Parts: sequence; structure tokens; C-alpha cells
Amino acid sequence: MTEFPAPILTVDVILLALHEDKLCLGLVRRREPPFQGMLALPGGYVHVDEDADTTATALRVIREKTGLTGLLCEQLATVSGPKRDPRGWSATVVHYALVRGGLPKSSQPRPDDLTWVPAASPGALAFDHNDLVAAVLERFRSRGSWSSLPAFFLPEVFTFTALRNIYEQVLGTALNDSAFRRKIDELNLLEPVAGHKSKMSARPAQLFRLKGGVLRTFDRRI
Amino acid sequence: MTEFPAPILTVDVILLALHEDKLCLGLVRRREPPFQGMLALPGGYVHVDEDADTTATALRVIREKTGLTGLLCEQLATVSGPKRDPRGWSATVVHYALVRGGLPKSSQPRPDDLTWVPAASPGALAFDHNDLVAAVLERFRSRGSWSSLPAFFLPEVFTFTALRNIYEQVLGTALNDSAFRRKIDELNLLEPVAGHKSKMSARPAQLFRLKGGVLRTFDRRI
DNA sequence: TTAATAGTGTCTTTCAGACACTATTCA
DNA sequence: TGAATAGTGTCTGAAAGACACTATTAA
Repeated sequence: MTEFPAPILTVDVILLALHEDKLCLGLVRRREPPFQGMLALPGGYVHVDEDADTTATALRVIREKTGLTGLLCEQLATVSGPKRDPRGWSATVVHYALVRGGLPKSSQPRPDDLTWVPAASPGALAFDHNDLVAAVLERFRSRGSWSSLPAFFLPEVFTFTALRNIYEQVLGTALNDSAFRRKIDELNLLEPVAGHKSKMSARPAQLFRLKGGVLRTFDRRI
Repeated sequence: MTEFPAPILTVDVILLALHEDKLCLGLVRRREPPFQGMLALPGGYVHVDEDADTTATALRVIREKTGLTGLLCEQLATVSGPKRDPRGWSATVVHYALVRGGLPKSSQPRPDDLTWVPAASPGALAFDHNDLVAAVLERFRSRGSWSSLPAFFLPEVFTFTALRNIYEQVLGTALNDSAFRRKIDELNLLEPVAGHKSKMSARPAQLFRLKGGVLRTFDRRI
């Protein structure tokens, strides 16, 4: 078999969490060239002795940097080319990972490793990472219309209004409240949880959780 | 910088064409272990000195094996893991490529390299290639509802009925004729071409081409 | 009782599906 | 003119949006 020069393979992660009702992006500051000092997506090399696939690599990278576990993590795409990395032809498998229940209160193992910025306006990032973030937000808009993906930004138990809010965040549009309730109801997506949640001098709302707790794809649009 | 053992990176292509109104899959027979003698997706290594990215690799592989050019080619996903290839941890960037205008009449440069089988029932393939083919058909069903992708199986100029047929092939369902015309019309997707096409003792149909000739994504479902 | 948010009922509009109807060609 | 396919017009039903209405709590 002929041998070819091997391209470099890495994994990058677009880490997203809800913070004060805004989508935020977890970034690391680069300590070395190229793009030294700039913010970039967290990423790393595949460890061939421990990673079952590139998604496992992505989850390991996030766990090592933040201690966060239990994230919804999926592959976005693979970007590649001769110019992305000065060391040579490289390919990066890009994943996105959703933190459930908002940002932890600075009690995670190594909070200094990570900077959180608004996902909609992250500033200038290293490499082509701005394009990747834009691509994932676009993907979310399409995925959000047809799946329970946005619910994975919420804690395990949430109110109907919180669910509508996160769908609106992800889709970038306002949703009709009664139509949204109708559709979620028909999709049989939620189950009620005993107990109520009160917030700011108003009628407490019913709490729900995702039925089965898993990501589901719909036939009908939200 | 620490060095890690490098995973193997390859590119596989799911090559699809219309043949006698059926979706067909272009496969190669493996000459070496593993899976020697079985049919597999055409694929190869990245040539770091000539490929601009993995999609360029996919198109080069197809061009070398079949002489086909001008295909619509997009990335599907990257599959990876320690067990896929006996030589070690490997990652494969899977693309799909659509041949326009049906299968050429055995006049391509090296037809013997390729075997065409029905995409819906390709038989047992090497590696996890059956899963990949199933994934791409599933992707087409979703992509077909929201884009002009199915039209890229047709020649540059086609009739309305041919367009509906290929959408039905890709989506796997019958479509309402007048609703389909209504939607395509509203999407402003086609432009008429002067001239008519006759077929089997019946009224000739208007010929159309894709406006702009490019893949377009819709907001509304077909 | 008022403010504030949760949740429901229903009218209207929009749009997809069904299907009958007309149009154009060839034999 | 009859067979065959191309293409149109329009009725109907389902589902989305708008929005007024009721419900339940805290102050």
C-alpha cells in the first residue's frame, strides 16, 4: 500500500449554555501562535487509546476543561484544507455541545480556562471559528423547528413558558403562545411533574420534563 | 507540544445516479482485505498536495474512477472509531455525490471499476457502508423537502413531470400534482426553456431549467 | 382587589390535498 | 375523435395565528 503524508486531525467544540436568558458561547484564550491571545473554540487531539469516536473526544475535552458532563453533543461538520493550520493540511471535526440548566455558578473545577461570551456577538475569534459559530446557530434554527433540541438548554424540569422562551431564543423569532402549547401537546413531548414553581408574585406554573428525556425529531414544524 | 498517535483519515463517497427511474448507487469491489471481494463505497486518502478540502478529495476520487465531473457533492458526516479499520483508529469523512442526467451509456473512461446497484437494496456492503447509505437516503428525504437537491439528479433541462417524479423518488412518497406545481411556482425555482419535448404519443411538455442553476434551500416544505 | 403571569377557547386566515375540468398532441 | 399525457381551477378540510377570555396566586 502506498503511504501518503497524513493530515492533522483535531476536534473542536462549540460549547453553548443559557445564561440570563441569552445563549452564550464557551471559549478558551490561545496561549500559543497562531492567533495567540485570541479567543477560540475549545478543542484537542483524538486520544486513540481512550476515545470511542470524535464525539467522545469532544466530551472529554469539555470535561477536562470545565468538569461539565451530561451535555447533549452532536457532530456539526468537518472543515478541512491546507491553510487552516500552519503545520500543514488539517481536518477538524466540529461538534456542538449544550449545557443543561444554564451556567454553573463559578463552582466548576477550572473556571479560568473558559470565557463565556454572547453567542450572537462573540467578537473576533481565531481561525475560521466565527464561521463555525454562525453555522451552528443556523443549524439550530433549522433543527429547533423540527426537534426537541432547544429543550436541552433547560434544566431537567421546566415550565411551559421557559420552553417557549428557549425555542424563541434558538429560532430567533417570537412564537404564538397558544399555537405553541397546542403543538407541544399534540407532539406528546412533555409529562407534568408534581409540584409548582413560583416566580415574582404571580400564578405558579406547572412543571414539566421531557418524556423519555431524549432528543426527539418531529414530523411537524414547531 | 505533545505528540499523539495520528488517526487514519480517509474520504468515502456515496455516489448516486438515476437509472431507469430508480436511484442507483455506484460501488467498487474490494481487491484486498478486509472485506475482500465485497462491494464498498469508493473512497481514498487525502492528497495533501492537491486537495483543497475533503470535498475536493471526494470529487477527485470519483473523477479518477469514473471520469464523471460536474456532480453536486456535499459532506454527510464523519464516522470514526478504533474498530472501523484493522490498521487502527480511523476517521472517514463521508460525502454524497449526485450524477446529473442519469447514468452515462457505458462510455465513461473506466466503467469496470464501478458497479451500479439499486440504492434501496444494495445488498451487504463492506465496513459500516450499509448504515452510511441508509443515512444518506434519510438525509435526502429531509433535504428534499426543503431544497432543490432532487433536481440535481436530472439533466439540465427537464419537464415538470420529471421533476415531480424525482422528488417522489427521493422523498419516497407520492406528491399531489397540482399542489406540487403551485409550490414550485411560488418558489420561483424554474425558468421555462424554449422548445418542447415529446414522449410516447402524447401532448409535449414545457421544458424547464433551474433558475441560476444552483442548489437552493426553501423556507416552505415541498 | 389589583397586578401579574398561567393557561384556554374560538374565530379567522392560510394553505395543502382532492379531483374534476380543459388543453394539446398523435394515431 | 379517442387515447394519452400536460396543465388549470376550485372546493374542502386541517392547521396556524390572533386574541380575547378565564384562572390562580402574591401583595
